[in-house]
Amino acid sequence: MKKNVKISDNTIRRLPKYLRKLSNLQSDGVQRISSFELGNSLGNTPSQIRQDFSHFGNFGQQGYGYHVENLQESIREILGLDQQMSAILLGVGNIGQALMKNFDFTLCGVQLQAAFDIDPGKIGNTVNGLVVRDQAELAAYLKNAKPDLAILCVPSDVAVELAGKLIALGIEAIWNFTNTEITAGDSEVLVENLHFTDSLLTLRYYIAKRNEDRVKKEEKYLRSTGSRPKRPQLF
Amino acid sequence: MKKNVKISDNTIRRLPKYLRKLSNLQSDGVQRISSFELGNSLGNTPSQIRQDFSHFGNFGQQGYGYHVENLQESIREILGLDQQMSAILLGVGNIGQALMKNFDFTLCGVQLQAAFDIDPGKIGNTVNGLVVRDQAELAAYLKNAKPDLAILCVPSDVAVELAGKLIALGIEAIWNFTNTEITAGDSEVLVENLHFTDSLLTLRYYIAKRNEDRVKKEEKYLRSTGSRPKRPQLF
DNA sequence: TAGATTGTTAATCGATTAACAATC
DNA sequence: TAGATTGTTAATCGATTAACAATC
Repeated sequence: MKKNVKISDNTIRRLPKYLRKLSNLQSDGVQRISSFELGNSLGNTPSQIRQDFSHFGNFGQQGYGYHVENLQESIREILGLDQQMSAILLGVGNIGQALMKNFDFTLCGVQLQAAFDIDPGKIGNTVNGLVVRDQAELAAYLKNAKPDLAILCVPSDVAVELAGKLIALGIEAIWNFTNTEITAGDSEVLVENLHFTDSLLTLRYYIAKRNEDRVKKEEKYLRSTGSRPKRPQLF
Repeated sequence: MKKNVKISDNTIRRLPKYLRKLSNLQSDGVQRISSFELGNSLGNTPSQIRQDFSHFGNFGQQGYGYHVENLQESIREILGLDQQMSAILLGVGNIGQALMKNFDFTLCGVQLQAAFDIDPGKIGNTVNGLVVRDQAELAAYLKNAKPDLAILCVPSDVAVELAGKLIALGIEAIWNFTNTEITAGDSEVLVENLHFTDSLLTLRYYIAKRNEDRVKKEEKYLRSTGSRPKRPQLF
């Protein structure tokens, strides 16, 4: 185990992926796995996997590999999943409701404490067992409860303002679903942005690029043979 | 402009962020910006920004910087936003509905063509102007329409199976919202996974780590001075 | 014991940053 | 013209991969 070496964000972001895979393996009754097999099934090199783990401890055994259940438990510990965290949700629109109704907070060790909105038509409604509160009560609420994180699901145009208010009220971590970049400035507040748009635009780029490459390839073929290549007829 | 150099995924994933910022700048009436200013406001170095752009062309002007509107237009072109793409959505649950009702597909140059579900209670319903179709008609539908991408919003346990079916039916790009990893195998199919869980677990890790660091810091302080440090009273 | 596979150190590769000539 | 800032090349830094001794 390496000490005093900064662990890269890349490594941290691979941990949930490992955990997901290990959980599936365990469900399938697999008891042991080597870094070679794990890497193979996830598209990582065995070296990378062993490097990643080595930052946190010695979880494997020479000649054997890793015990799936134990390794899973270790990663859960690294991610802090042995501790429960609490959260509040701001903005009970579609995405907010989708999270409240569908997202498995328990799986992530998070307890959703409260949800807020400013729409009188929503305030007082119950969504998945949680009564929607008036956002005007936010400051009063935070005087008593100290949630570990705030989930931001409000419309983009009010996101920055509300984030600032939340930080001023003592919130120290924000999970941001709005299409607006939230930054912590020079504070210790942690922000995780989940930009749907960025994700889709990235995918679009690669689609457009693949299509271009195909056209180029076809043109090249056409120039050299004088006929178009046959395409498999899938549709 | 560099030619024949593979452009890294890191660079591609920064482009939407740049675009977002430029769009905001334009709204604010800003006409020109230097790589220095742009980097400053986004947390990137000027070098990185110039490097990123240099893969695609010469968008700036010495002594001036970048024309906000032109640069925005150039990035939109790089991302292929000048072409329209079409999509279908699978699974009209909460997250599916949230996307249909709230997500700005137009902004991303995507037209949502159709939505499918298997629930008879949902089939035939209209969501944001789109009639929910029976998933049983999927194959027939894809015989005529050839959407550029499929948006996967079905429950985790059927995600892999449906993804396989979509690929068999000729779908070549998948935007995956399920908590299950979708892989393209060795096909040319492009998959963009948007794992809410991974994002939250990453945030959780950093929260837990910060809390730990604070405890350590406080203990160190306690050992050296014999008294606890004063904490700002925010709540 | 022999084979397998770890954890770690060293080598390589790639991405970021720095520097600077070109030029608006 | 002088100052500013690009685009690009070179230097640095960090992350990934390879190699291998340790050991189960």
